[in-house]
Amino acid sequence: MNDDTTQERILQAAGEQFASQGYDQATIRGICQQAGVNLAAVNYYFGDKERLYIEAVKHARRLREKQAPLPAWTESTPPQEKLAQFVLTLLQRMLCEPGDPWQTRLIMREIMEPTKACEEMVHEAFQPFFQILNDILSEMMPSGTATHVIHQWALSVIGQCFYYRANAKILTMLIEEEELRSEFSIDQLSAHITNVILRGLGYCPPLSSETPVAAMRRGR
Amino acid sequence: MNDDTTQERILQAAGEQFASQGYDQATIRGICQQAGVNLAAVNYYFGDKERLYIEAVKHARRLREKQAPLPAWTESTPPQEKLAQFVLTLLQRMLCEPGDPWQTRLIMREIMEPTKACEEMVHEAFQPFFQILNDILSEMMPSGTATHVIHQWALSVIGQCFYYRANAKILTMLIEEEELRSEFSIDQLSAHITNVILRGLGYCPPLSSETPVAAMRRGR
DNA sequence: TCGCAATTAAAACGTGCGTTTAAAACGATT
DNA sequence: AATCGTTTTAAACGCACGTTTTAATTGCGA
Repeated sequence: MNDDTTQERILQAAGEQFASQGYDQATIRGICQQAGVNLAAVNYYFGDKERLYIEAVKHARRLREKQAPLPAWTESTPPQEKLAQFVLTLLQRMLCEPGDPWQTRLIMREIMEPTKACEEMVHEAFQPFFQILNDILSEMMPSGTATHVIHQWALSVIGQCFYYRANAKILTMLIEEEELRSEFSIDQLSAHITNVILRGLGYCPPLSSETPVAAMRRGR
Repeated sequence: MNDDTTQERILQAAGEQFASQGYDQATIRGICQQAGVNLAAVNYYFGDKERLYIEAVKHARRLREKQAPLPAWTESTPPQEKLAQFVLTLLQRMLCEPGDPWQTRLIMREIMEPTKACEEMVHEAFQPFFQILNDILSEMMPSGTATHVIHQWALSVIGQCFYYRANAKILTMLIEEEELRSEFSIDQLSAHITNVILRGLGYCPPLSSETPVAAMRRGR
């Protein structure tokens, strides 16, 4: 609640350092220096480096969730619109625009190399989020569709979004900078990904990825 | 060429250790012990830890590429079939079946957190692979389709495959073990992903993800 | 068999880190 | 003002690691 306690300043500094340097390269000395607190404060408040890391991850996830919440839907919101907004929110959380995406960097590390901090993250955030997506998709598919098919489509949605975050650095080597800047904004990617899924499910907006979903979004 | 020199044994051990422990946690002592060579051999052959790491990454990529090559296509091979086989090969490389996937683990680390070892990997492997996929897709789309649209569809293919590797640990927390075992084999995932793209592009196999592409693959 | 270069071996060095300790400063309560 | 629990401070410890050094061993051509 209080925002300038010693604990909070350590958590903030630790998050940034762990995100940019990784668990091993980030040092307690560096974190404490950035936080402007004494070296022993970490031991005093968190016990050791590992427990500090776990708390920093939780802290990052809470922050991130507040910054890009899902919109509220009514019962009459059509599933296509929900899907489009879901994809947009997911991309916003992952690409963390605007500002420094240190929270997401930390979370990405945890996804690829899960530690003890992972379990809380999955149960508090990923599970419910995944469930919402499954519900949207099952509305759009024939009733009686097998669970694993719905799951596979859901993972197709998440996978496409995830890729742009995880491979951000590689992307700049595969695609020219100018093209990335003009054609790969969050809105454009969101429109394309939604489009792939909609067309795959038999809803058929035109092949060109931009206009239809962007228009749908404007209408919310 | 020779397979049991000191250098080769160090490279092998280094690959496994870097993959399973990460760059920092892997120790030169541990690598040399596993390789059965003296501690100073790393300095003698590779100079320092960083250069050893770079060589280990290159070594891993070369190994992996030989283990799952793309099939040879003739001019009459239909693009749908090429796409299906491309997806299958990509999944095989990423999920590294059968055997211990240490090569892929190493490469994944490098993708998410590129170091100096990355550039070689992108130019020698990712660029050409990405180009092949773009060629296949442009065959399947209206001529004159904008480059960035083709790129986006290509990334949709790669993104879906990538996800299953990068989030393997998380997946086991989102989906029950039994379902994963029976419905998420490489063949089944490959069929689903190919299906999403084919349907998205206007080729329309039925929604159920299994049969059509599996059948197509049997016919090669 | 000698000599020379390439390789392997054992031991030590220096450093940076996580952690601990013990004392000092602070703040509320009486 | 005195006391006592809480928080902050400065300094040190101990250890594991990357790297270096120096010596021993090997392999081979003359």
